[in-house]
Amino acid sequence: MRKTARRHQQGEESRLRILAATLAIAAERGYDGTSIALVTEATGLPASSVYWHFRNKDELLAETLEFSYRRWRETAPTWQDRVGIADPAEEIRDRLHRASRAITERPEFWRLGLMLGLANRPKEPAARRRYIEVRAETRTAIRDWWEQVLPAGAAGADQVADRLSRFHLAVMDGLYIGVHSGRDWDLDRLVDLIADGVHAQAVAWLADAA
Amino acid sequence: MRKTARRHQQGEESRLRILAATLAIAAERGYDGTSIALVTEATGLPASSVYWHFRNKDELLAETLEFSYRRWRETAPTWQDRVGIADPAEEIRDRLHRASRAITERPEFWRLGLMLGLANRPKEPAARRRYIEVRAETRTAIRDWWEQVLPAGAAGADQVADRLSRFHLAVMDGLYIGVHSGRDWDLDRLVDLIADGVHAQAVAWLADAA
DNA sequence: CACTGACTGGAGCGATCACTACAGGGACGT
DNA sequence: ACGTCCCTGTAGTGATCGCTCCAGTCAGTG
Repeated sequence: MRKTARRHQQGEESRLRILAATLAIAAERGYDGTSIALVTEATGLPASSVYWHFRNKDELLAETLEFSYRRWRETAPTWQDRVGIADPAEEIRDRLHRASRAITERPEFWRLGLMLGLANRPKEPAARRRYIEVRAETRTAIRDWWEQVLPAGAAGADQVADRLSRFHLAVMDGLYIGVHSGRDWDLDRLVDLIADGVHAQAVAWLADAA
Repeated sequence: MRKTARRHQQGEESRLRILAATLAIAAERGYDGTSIALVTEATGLPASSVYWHFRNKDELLAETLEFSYRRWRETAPTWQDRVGIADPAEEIRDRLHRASRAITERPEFWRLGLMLGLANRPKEPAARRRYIEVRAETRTAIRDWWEQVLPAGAAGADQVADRLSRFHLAVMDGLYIGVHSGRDWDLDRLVDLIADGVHAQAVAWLADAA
């Protein structure tokens, strides 16, 4: 395994190995807990290779975040295409079930994101900035989806959709931490409950806006 | 300000200064982001003083967590004494409102706790272990409270109370992250909604157990 | 077969990390 | 007056941090 199978011109593979290893480490230990030494140890590649592929640690972690985000999106629902469900309550339930599945099946992105988002040093790392961007991007997608789900032409629908998207994200945060802090969760029923709660909130806010 | 007002025999005050400074730093930057140098800079005390009061960094952060927990409990509801509210739904709402107030008024404990809980290195720091204990302690208190709120003698009430306490905690986690990632929150109404959701879940689980 | 350009290997840089040794300094009891 | 004990100040320790330098290796190109 040492230096036998490693041939030349396989930079792309090395790059991926580095990203995957960094993701595994950073999703466990956070930004500061991730050291280049740990990455080189996990990949077998020397530090110089890491720095050939990435400018510095900050960029490595920013790209690692993007990498995990891309992988997460493969599992997560794309908010663009709606399933043809007539009943809004049902559609919301479907969405949240898919989201909860993505969180449980590919937890690294959400986990890393939470840690990057929580830690707040004075000079902000690019990785955290990138996460905030990605999160905002996701929220926009969720908001657009909500605007489609809400009855067309309702008064103040855009503002309601905005609030709902925020709430929606917070629910997923709570869901992640809850699910990953104990087994006994009955996740599907919980998601049903939450979905109905979100739906109720949507109705209430819409009534408010009118 | 330098060495003028600092008299002798004021070890206890120094200790508190160190704890407060460490809390402020650690709640912003997490375990690894907190360095002794930052603490000495913030307090004006040398490193040797820090190490006179605390055995090492790990113990410093463990005690800082306890310190913040104690301060948090001053604001948070004590789960022991119930207000004399007859309607369970109303009582749950009251509880969650108090909890959300504690989270918004003294966010350091919850914030630090989330970071300690998320970061997961192989050799576990005492601070994280201490947090897990404190969290378990809180959950036990919440569970006991639920057992009082649930109709006495209901079948499987203890198991339902256990699940509800877990859910309850997850809600508070999501609430924290949600509240601290944006302004436009209409917190009180949100808490009402969530409380009703929790209540609905309690009823459903109780029906299940029967 | 020489050359190029993409990568690797190893050695080592200064800075910062957690932590320590030790010499005081000042409020006390005696 | 003197010693004791609590705490501070200075000046370090070795280890690890992120990062760099640069020679060496090997596939592809002409």
